[in-house]
Amino acid sequence: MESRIERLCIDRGLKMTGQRRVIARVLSEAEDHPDVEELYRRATSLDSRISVATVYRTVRLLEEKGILERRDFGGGRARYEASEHGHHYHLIDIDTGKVIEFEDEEHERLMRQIATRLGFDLVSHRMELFARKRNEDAATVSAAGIAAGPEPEPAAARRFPVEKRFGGRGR
Amino acid sequence: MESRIERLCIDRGLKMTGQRRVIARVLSEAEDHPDVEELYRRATSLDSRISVATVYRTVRLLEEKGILERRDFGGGRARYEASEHGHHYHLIDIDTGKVIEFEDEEHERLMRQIATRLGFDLVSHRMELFARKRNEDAATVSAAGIAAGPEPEPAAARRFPVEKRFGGRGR
DNA sequence: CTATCTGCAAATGATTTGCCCACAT
DNA sequence: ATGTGGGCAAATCATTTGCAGATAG
Repeated sequence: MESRIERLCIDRGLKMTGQRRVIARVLSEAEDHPDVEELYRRATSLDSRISVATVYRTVRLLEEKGILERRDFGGGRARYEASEHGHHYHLIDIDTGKVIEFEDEEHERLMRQIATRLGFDLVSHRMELFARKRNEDAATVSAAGIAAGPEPEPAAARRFPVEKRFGGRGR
Repeated sequence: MESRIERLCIDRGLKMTGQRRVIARVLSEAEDHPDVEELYRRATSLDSRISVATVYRTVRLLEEKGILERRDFGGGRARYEASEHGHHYHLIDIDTGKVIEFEDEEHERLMRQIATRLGFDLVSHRMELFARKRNEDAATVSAAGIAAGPEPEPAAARRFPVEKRFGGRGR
């Protein structure tokens, strides 16, 4: 009943309102990297008395509290994931928008070493790989975006192949 | 008289207008990673008959042509740099917004290897280090943002220490 | 009870675009 | 000449915020 993230919120002394509880639950159950729009969709499907503004406010609050981590996978909107999924990196399939996580022990050490060499203390770092599934069958050239497998990633994915380009802030 | 980037534009058959020539020159002479606002400032100081819209259009065009590369250093606006500065990475001083470039031969190979292991072909990748200058004297705790050294990076830098937070698209 | 939250709508800021005129080729 | 580029202002989009009412502790 009490989601993992709700627990974290309570521990940090956050006032738990109905909408926060729902959002916390949605975040706790998320296995992907939803953007605000998607979080809003999932949250309202559980309790319609939630507005996007609240999702934005909550997501920001949780990020400041270190419970959530904001990601930028190039789709134009921020994506979120619970902090305690451990340190890992992301590889984004540029044809489907699907995100794959992977670890690499060597990296953090290497980056820290580089920062040190430059006279700095590493505070945080970011690394994303944009790649395309290796030619498996043969027919996948322009058909890729159409028949891609399951789509764990929400809306944003659909805009990936086409590389949306208009209004608002781009890319 | 003919800037390095103007040359590239001509080679790719782009129609060279007065404003493009100026923007190309500004880009060719840039030693930092200016955002559109800064490019606009520099361009208009050479020829006032240029609008921001044109800078945006040009910068996007050059990016599509592979002449420019767009960067995101977390300031909320895109930063640009000529492609042919060779492959390198960036370390952003989170107190001053200053950007330091560094190389790391090992990285690309390592990333490509990871992508391959996951069944993908690496198309592009991104990596940024956010760090803080290692404690030199002692007095640098909250005074940092005030007395930072030279500021090769434009406007955006000033908003870094405070971690701007309002309106528009944030962070 | 009171500080904090929420919904709603309006505001923001970066970036794009429609329209019509100017210009490079 | 003619398709392409530019200025200006309006449009977009993700995100934030002011305000008045709701609510947790």
